[in-house]
Parts: sequence; structure tokens; C-alpha cells
Amino acid sequence: MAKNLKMKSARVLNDLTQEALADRVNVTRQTINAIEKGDYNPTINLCKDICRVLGVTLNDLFWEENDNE
Amino acid sequence: MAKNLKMKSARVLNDLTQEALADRVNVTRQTINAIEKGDYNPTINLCKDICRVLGVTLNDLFWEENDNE
DNA sequence: ACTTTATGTAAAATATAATTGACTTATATT
DNA sequence: AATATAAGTCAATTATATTTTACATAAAGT
Repeated sequence: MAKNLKMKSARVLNDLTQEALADRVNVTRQTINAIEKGDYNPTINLCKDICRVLGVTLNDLFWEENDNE
Repeated sequence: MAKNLKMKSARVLNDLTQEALADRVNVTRQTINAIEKGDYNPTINLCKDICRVLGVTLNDLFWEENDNE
């Protein structure tokens, strides 16, 4: 799995640290770090929570048109 | 959590039974049933697999503009 | 140099997604 | 009425997402 740079970019754009984002969506900093690192398969509800906090949609952060996994 | 009627609708439109869809994304029929029923929190990779098989995007099936959980 | 803040990473424990096996109901077909 | 297919549900187990605790590194500020 590839890094989620779109998520990192959206987080930085919102001026949030990994820890601050983690607090907002009620997970640990390590979970956010792992998701951005890309070697994780988070639940859809967590993805949705993250998107809402960052003001984007699921497609913006987690959908790739050409995705071979 | 509410039923995922959009997913059920997209599945029917593709002429797939719960079991057929389950086979295509390598999970059990019960998992598909539970997701459609709504009392589940599937992983993002499974959601993406389902979307690809049904020819839709994450936003189409799993994103609601006004979602209070 | 020292401290602080943000990030990266890892091993062990806990919570929960997903499986397995089984039973039920509904609908359609013969 | 009897059979077959699809769907709904449940209890117990297994796989894995997430937590907890901990240590390491880099950059920035004092």
C-alpha cells in the first residue's frame, strides 16, 4: 500500500498535527500516523470522521481512479 | 446506523445476489448482509473493493453530506 | 547544549471486523 | 404441497484494527 499523501496534505492545510487530528476523531496519534504511512486498513467510520474534520470527502482522500492495490 | 440502501440498490442494478457480491470481494455473505443492514463498520479496503465491483465510487455508496452517525 | 514539539516506529494487549456453521423466513417455481 | 434460491439473523471463533506504553529522531526555539 502507498502512503496517503493526500491525507497528510489535507491535514497540514487545516493546520493540524497528527496528534491534534487524532484527538478530533478519537483515535491515537499512532493510528493517524499508520494511516498516513499507508500500511493500514482503517474502518470506514474512521475515514469518514477524518474527512469531516479535514473538510473533504471520502473520494478526496481514499479513492483512486486507477488503484491496483 | 442506517441501512445502506444505496449499496443494495447498486448491487441489484448489477444483478448480483449478496452471495455473488461476497464471492467477488472475497468475504462471506453474512458480511455483505451486515453492511447493507447498516450495523457494521467495514474496513476501507473492503468498501473500495465493493465499489469497484459495483462500478461506483466511495462517495456514491458510503458518503452522506449530512451524516450524524 | 538544552528543552519542546512533531513525527516515526515497535511489541504486547484489547476491541471489533469478519468467518464459520446453523437455523429461519420469503418468494418464486414446479 | 414441495423444492430451490435469496435474504435475514445469531452464537462462537478467528483475524485484524486500534490502543497502550515506550523509545528514537529531527527541527525549532531559548
